[in-house]
Amino acid sequence: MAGETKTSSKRDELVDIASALFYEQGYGATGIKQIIDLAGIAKGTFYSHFKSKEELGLAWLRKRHTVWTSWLEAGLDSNKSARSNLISIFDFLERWMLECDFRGCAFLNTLAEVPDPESPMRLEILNHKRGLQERFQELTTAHFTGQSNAYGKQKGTILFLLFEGALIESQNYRDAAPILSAQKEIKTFLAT
Amino acid sequence: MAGETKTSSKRDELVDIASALFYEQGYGATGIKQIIDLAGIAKGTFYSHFKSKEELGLAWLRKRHTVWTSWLEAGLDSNKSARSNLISIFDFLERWMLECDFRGCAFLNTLAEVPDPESPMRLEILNHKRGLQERFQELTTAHFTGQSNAYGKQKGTILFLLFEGALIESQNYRDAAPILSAQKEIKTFLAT
Amino acid sequence: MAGETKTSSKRDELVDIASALFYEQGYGATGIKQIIDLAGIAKGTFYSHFKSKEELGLAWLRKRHTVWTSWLEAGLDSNKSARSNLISIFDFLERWMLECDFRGCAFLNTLAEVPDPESPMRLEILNHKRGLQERFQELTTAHFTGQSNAYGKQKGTILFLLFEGALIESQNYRDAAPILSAQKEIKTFLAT
Amino acid sequence: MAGETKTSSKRDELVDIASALFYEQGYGATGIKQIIDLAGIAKGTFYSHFKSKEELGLAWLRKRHTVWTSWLEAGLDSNKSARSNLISIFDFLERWMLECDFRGCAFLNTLAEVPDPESPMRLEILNHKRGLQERFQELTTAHFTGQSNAYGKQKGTILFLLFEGALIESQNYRDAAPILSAQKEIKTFLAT
DNA sequence: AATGAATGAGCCTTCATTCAT
DNA sequence: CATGAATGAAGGCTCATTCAT
Repeated sequence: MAGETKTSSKRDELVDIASALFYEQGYGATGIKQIIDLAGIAKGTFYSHFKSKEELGLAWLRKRHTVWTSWLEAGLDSNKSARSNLISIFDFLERWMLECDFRGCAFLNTLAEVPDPESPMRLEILNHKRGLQERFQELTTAHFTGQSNAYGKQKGTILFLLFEGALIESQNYRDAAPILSAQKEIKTFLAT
Repeated sequence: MAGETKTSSKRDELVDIASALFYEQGYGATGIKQIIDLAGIAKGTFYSHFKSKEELGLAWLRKRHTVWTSWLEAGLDSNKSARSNLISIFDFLERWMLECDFRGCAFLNTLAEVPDPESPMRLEILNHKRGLQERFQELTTAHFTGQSNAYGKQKGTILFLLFEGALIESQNYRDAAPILSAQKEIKTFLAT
Repeated sequence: MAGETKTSSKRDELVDIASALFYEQGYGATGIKQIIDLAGIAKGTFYSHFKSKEELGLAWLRKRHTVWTSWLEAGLDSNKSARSNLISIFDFLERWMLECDFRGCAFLNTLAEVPDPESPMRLEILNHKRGLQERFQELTTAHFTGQSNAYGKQKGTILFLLFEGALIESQNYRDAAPILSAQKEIKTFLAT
Repeated sequence: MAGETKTSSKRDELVDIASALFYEQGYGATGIKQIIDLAGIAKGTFYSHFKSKEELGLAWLRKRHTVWTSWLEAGLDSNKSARSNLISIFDFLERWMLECDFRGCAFLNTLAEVPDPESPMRLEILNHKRGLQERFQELTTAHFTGQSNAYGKQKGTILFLLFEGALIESQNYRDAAPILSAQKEIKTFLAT
């Protein structure tokens, strides 16, 4: 039918299957064979949907960005204060880390696996984290209304870095403690 | 004869060669063949020194822990204030990231590549980061002398997480900005 | 085109090549490389046909079972007496051992190489020998018509064990003498 | 000291260690490394005792021959009748197979692994089995006193082959049934 | 005697990708 | 659009043996 924009659901299915494997085992440690076996398709079929493993990796990261961001936003409430929302982000982080069994951030994990900073996957990671940092800055800027824009952005960066640190260390320690420490700190940091 | 210190046994040489490759390309992406070709030895020779690739990986992380920690300590001065030393740590971080061309932390990169949290390499990572966190806590406890021990430890954790966040995001952005932002923050955070 | 029966797929060809090597050199002593070199294919191609060496080993034993059993049956004649057929089996054994240059029984040889009794290859060996034992029992039961079923089966087992003993000792001695001794014995054993 | 014939006990120890491994895993499947690790010696030390793996294999088979034969003889009683002793051999066989967990005959297993019939190990196997066959013949000749020498030898060969068949099939089936069937048969075979 | 580093061919298996059908 | 055979380099690792110390 004309205007059929919806790509083949097989492609989507492949992204979903790969997503789970890439996340759990790592991008490099996951082979194409494992993916196609789980999908029940042939090698050639896979390569008719993706011209390379990297393209699948990109599709994974892009979808992940969308999904993860919507998870994050679902935990926020525009009717509440910026402070409250900033604190909620760490609630979300805690919930998520428990759910994902402390496998951490797909983007940060992939950052470690892809040394070439110019590679498309690295750009996707960059884009994702930039978006997150900006989201923090929006909220801190809204919180520190009396201050300059630069001030708000600096605070947003700090909360972003604290978030990133808590994220990776909870993965390392397999414990929510770093998240809780960070959250506790920002409660006083964002003085009422 | 004279001056022949013969410091580095073949084993040490292998660890050094592997260290560079593991760090630059990643642990998983580096094959034994590449290492032995660079070392100019046979496969079997390698396996007479290490019983597995993992053992080499462990030797790498252990040496890295020692070396990196001494780098860090070299930037500190016990005659100076805890505040000054805490700030210096971010100077060190900046210098190091520039030197290493923003390849980031070997331990954090390897954390991403090794999903099994019980594996020996993960324990090595855990040990390394725990040591770093405790070092931060020593300094913050010394700084916040008037406060409770728990207070000092909480602050140490926060600086540690900020450090980790700045570390990984400077790797991601290939830019020292996150480090400088974090450092700037702690200067006011550790009010004089 | 015409007459191009294309009976043997590549998989079958691989089984045939491997069969000769496994039989002549032993299963363990035969490497995949030798097989693919003879077949003129790449390593990966082999593993698209068989998921492991063991699977090839199983295909070998299964085909061998079919082929060998039909060899055996070709030497029998249902129009003749059971006694005559039982004697003929040892004629067949003699002919076969001469032809195969006294390399013996593929199943017995593989039994020695596979210590794990639960392994698929061991089960294949078990199945083959059980079939042979039952065949002996069919014939002895037919021969000893006046006797009980248990009697016939016992005699079948004895002839089977004699067959096995003659088989392996002719391999050991590289001489048909054990076969001839066994055959001579059963001629009187199966009194006319 | 003069006349010091006793070879180094280390050599004997190596033979003992290797014996267990060769028997349980097979000659080919057992590596030198496994042996020296268990013995706690270095590669070079091993090769100062044996110039090759094959020489160790020979030492194993030779010792095995001596030990096994004395086991067999221990079950016999020269004061008893030949018939009784022949029956006892199958008692011994049953006991032994149960003890060795049905790993079968070291010689027959090795026969399967060594294709070259001229090799020293094959000659050792040949020698062992020839000795066993002759022992059977001694006993049958003694039993069938009224018959010709050739008659007794033929019967001995038959019992030997039955023994061999029972031996290998009890290994295959992991069951003493073939041994018991054979024994039952010879009881009537050697009419009182 | 004893050591263990060194060899290099070999082990089985998987890799991402291509292409004729 | 789907198939799966084909590639060949690479994966980690073991083999029996030698030899300088």
